[in-house]
This record gives sequence, structure tokens and C-alpha cells, in this order.
Amino acid sequence: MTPDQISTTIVDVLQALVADGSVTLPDGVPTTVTVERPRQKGHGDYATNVALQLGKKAGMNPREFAALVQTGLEASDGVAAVEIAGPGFLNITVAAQAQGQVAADVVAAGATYGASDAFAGEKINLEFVSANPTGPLHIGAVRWAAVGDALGRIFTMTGAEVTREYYFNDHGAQLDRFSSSLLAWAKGRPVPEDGYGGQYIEEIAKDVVAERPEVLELPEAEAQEIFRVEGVELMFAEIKQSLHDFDVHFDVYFHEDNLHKSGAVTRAVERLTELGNTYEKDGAIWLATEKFGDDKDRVIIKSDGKGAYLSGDLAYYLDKRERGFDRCFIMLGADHHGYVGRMNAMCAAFGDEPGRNLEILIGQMVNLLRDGQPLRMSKRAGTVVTIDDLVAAIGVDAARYALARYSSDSNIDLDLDLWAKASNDNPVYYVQYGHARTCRMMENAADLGMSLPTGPDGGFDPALLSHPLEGELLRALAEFPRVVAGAAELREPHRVARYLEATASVFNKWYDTRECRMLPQGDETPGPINEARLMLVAATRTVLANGLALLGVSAPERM
RNA sequence: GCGCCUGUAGCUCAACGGAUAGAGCAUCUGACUACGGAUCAGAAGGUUUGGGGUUCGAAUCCCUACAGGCGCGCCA
Repeated sequence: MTPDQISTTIVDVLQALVADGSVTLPDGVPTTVTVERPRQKGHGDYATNVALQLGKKAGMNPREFAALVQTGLEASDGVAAVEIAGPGFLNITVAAQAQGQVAADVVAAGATYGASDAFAGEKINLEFVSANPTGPLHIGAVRWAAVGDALGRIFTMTGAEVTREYYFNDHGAQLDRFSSSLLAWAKGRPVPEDGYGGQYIEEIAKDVVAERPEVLELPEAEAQEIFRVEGVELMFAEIKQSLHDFDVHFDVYFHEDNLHKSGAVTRAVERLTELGNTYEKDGAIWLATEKFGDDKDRVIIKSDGKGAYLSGDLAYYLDKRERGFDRCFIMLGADHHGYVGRMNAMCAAFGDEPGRNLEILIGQMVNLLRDGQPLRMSKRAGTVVTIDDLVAAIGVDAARYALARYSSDSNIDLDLDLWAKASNDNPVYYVQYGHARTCRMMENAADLGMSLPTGPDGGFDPALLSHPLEGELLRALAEFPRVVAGAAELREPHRVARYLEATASVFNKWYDTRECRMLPQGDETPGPINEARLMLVAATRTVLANGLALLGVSAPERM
């Protein structure tokens, strides 16, 4: 019996109480009620606070209200016992049979277990990473590579149609600085003021010269143009390769330059002008963002006639909306959080709803530690830590898991020594090991000729999973869909990681318990109890595998 | 000066307004004829930064002080 099923049962009881006049609810009966797993042992398998929430509305004290619900609940299928506790909590104990059925349901659902329709019909655009093509991917962008991609997988699991986009800032002065840095290296000159240093400049410049040897003979301006075009292409190819190796795959790489060339920027400005949200001042065109909550108005077309950076964002947002995305997410590092106000105001200026049509997520800073000291140096990028440095240090699985394990609102310090360990100190190994263990147990069972009981009358007896730890494990497995839905609603993939650790922990406890051996011991022959436990192991394997998949982390069968 | 994020056990962090605030690491004590021990059991460790408020109930919401991180261009 899952929490959702319990909620439905309680709603039925409430409706019956209203129907026979036992209670009066002015606001009607809610469609779902809160069902949670109590932290405290002895408070039942599940608890609900309906009586506390609805007691006052019904004009009676919570415990009195609870008593009415209790009577109805005790008579419901799958419910073994109901107690009233404290100010009016209802503590529910589920019948072993109803609890054990969860294992078969999980196995039957397989890779789709955990899916829901919470975001069904939503067309979601996720824009993340979007680092400038003037250097390798740095650690700040990598956090969103891991978290943003996981969020995409979670939204997909909850029914949304997800598109991942990388906004390629190939317009503006930064590329001039990049290309002049390449040119300077090729000519043997020092790095220009405001230019880019680091070994990667040398490598890119060398590659450009190797491909286009004539570049050194051309006039400066022509040479720099070649360095710009070729250099960006090489840099971007490298970024794409790094992301590919990180198992993050974008559906769209969107070029900022196209927005300016295609007239999309002009159209966006015209639209805002029609809506009465622009004005001219000091020879520039301004967007009136202050009236939509920004600190001050913003220039969108500079007095030299060129678009300000924000103008590209306007056009890009409009383009996404025209492509049919109801929800556009933009994920930024904390060093860009100053954008949130103007972007939300821009959204409102188009007549849209910030927080719904446009949602900006901010990820706080990541520091890497080695031997307790901040890691700053990279041979390739000079002072910046890159995605490749991170992967080289701890591998893709650990990197993705470590970055996705913490709330994006927190600054994090990742201890590379810890995340490189192959022991239970390292959370990703702990979870992966749990999965590998389930795989091995299923192999062992198969070697003994055991198989999963299948079909409605295939011999699976859920009531045999009656040990307290089996109940605990079943309840953990039943929780997974709610965890996924919660992670989607709150945009917090770390909930999935924490859940997996807790579930792997319960599984290991159960595994270690002598009374709960899955395989027959000694001279015993496999019987219904062993098959029921095999079903539980298979269900655990499914949940661990599905959860790791949501984080983009592999679920190895052997380690 | 203004804005955003954070402040929870020695350390790294959980906890969608619920009951006695939880894990892992580190420390101490145990379980190795072990369905792979990359595991498990137990102990110890807390005024949730301080101070007010809201309510049946606050780590969580509001106000305030303090501390840390990050920002505040007709740069991109």
C-alpha cells in the first residue's frame, strides 16, 4: 500500500463522514491529504495530520475529529491498525499483505517505476551551462551541467517534454579579446590587456596555425578574423566533447549571433515598444524594468546603435516562447544572480508571468578541496579549475553525484580525496555498491534455480515479507515516486540522491539480518519465503537503478 | 550603502509548518564458518548564530542584529 493509496483511502473516509452528516466541512473534502512517514518509531507505518488540519474547520477538537476518521480507516482494506496520538495525529499501520504488494508493483513497473504525470503536458525548456566559448568549461558551469541535466531527467520522469539548450555567446567584445589573445600568442607577443591567458590559448593558437599556415602572413585584421572563427570553433568543439564525456547532451546549441543577424533582436524591441515598455534617453533605448520590480531601468540598445547584452536575452526569450515553451528555465551561477531582477522584469514586460513562464535558478559557488586546501590551479586553464580536471580527479559518476547531492542554494566544498575513495565514506560508492549487491543476489538466486514469481497467481505471497525491516524497506521503495515528484516541484535533484542513500542503507540493514536471508541456508530448498524476498531484492534493484539514472550516474552490476 | 544565498553535532550536510532535529565522516565499543565486510550493531556528540514575533505546533514563516559567500556597467 503506497502513501497515495492511503491518501485516497482517507479521502474516501472523509467523504463518507460528510455524506452521513457526521461532520460538516465548509470548504469541502480535499482531493488529497498529507500522508507522511513518521520519524519516530512507534508512530505507525504512516501518519496523517488531517484531523489537525480539518478539525477546526469542522468545528470540533482535533482528537474528536480524529476518532471519527479512525473508525472509518480501521474498516478499510489494507489497514491493520489506526491510533490517535498527541494533539490529533492518526498513526496508521499497514497490513503486511498490502505492504508487501509494493515489491511486485515496483518490479512490474520496472524502468518506469517512479514516473508520474505531475508535469504531464508541460513543454519545458532548460537552459544551462551556456559558458562562453573563450576557454574550457570551468567548475562553476559544471555544477549546473550535473544538476541541470538531472533536473531534466526528473522532469521527463514526471511527464514533461524537456528540451535542453546551451546559449552560445558568440557575439560581442569578448570574442575580440579571445581572438586577439590567440593572435598575440601566434606573433610571439605578450597577452593583451583584458586578454585571456592559460595554456589552452597556446594550444588553440597552435592548432589554428597548423590548419591555416597562411594566417601568419596576412594583415592583422584578417588574421584576427581567422583566429576568431577557427578558434571559437575549436574551443566549442572541445566544450561539446567535455559535455559529451560528462554524459550531458543538449538538444539545441543556440547562437546569440543569429539573434542579431536575423532581426530577432529588432523584433523583440519592437514588441516591447508596442507594449509601451521602452523609451529613448541619452541616445539609447531603454527597457522600463523598474516598474516590473527591477532595481532600475536597463539599456537595451546602446547609443552607438548596437544591442546591449540584454537585447540578446530578450530576443532569445521571445524565441523560446514562440517555439511553444510554457516554462523556460535559466540556470545561472551565483556570480550572475544580479540578472534575476532584470530577467524577471523583462518577462513581465512581455506580458508574461515571471516564476511561471520564466524561472531563473541560481546555483551557489563550488570549491574543490584537496588535502583540505582549496584547489585553484589547472595546467590547462591557468587559474581556473575545469570540468576535465574534476573528471580526471574523481571520474564522471562521482563528479555528477557529488554536484547533484547538495542543495543548489548552498555553497559547497567538495573534498576530492573523499570522492575518489572506493569505500562507504563515499556516498556514490555506497549507493552503487547496494545496486551491485542486488544484482549479485539475483544471480545467486538464478543459480539455485529460483525465479521471480510472475503473473497474478504466480506464487508471490506479499504477506511473507513481514519482518519489521522488510516493512521499512518496502515503505522506502513506496516513497520513490513522491521523492521524484517532490524533486521536480522544488527543482531539487539532491532529494533523489539523499533518498537513494537512505534506501541503500535500509537495504544493507535488511541484508545483514540473519532472519531475513534471501537464499535458502544449508540444506533448505528454495520456498515461497525465498521467492518473496527475491522479489524484494528485485524491487530494490529497480529503485536504485532508476534513481541513479535520474542523476545520470551509472548503476554497475559488478564493482 | 543596496540586493540575492547561506548559518543546524568536532567536520561535510539532511530535514516541502508536525511528534523526542537526523545521516555520513571523525572518536570510542562490538559483529568476521561473510546470500561480495565496499557491510552491520551500539555509545558519545545539539540552546538549529543571538534576540523578538506569528500559531495548536517553528530549524522552517515575519522583523531585527551579527557572521560568511556572491553581486550591484550604455562589459559580455
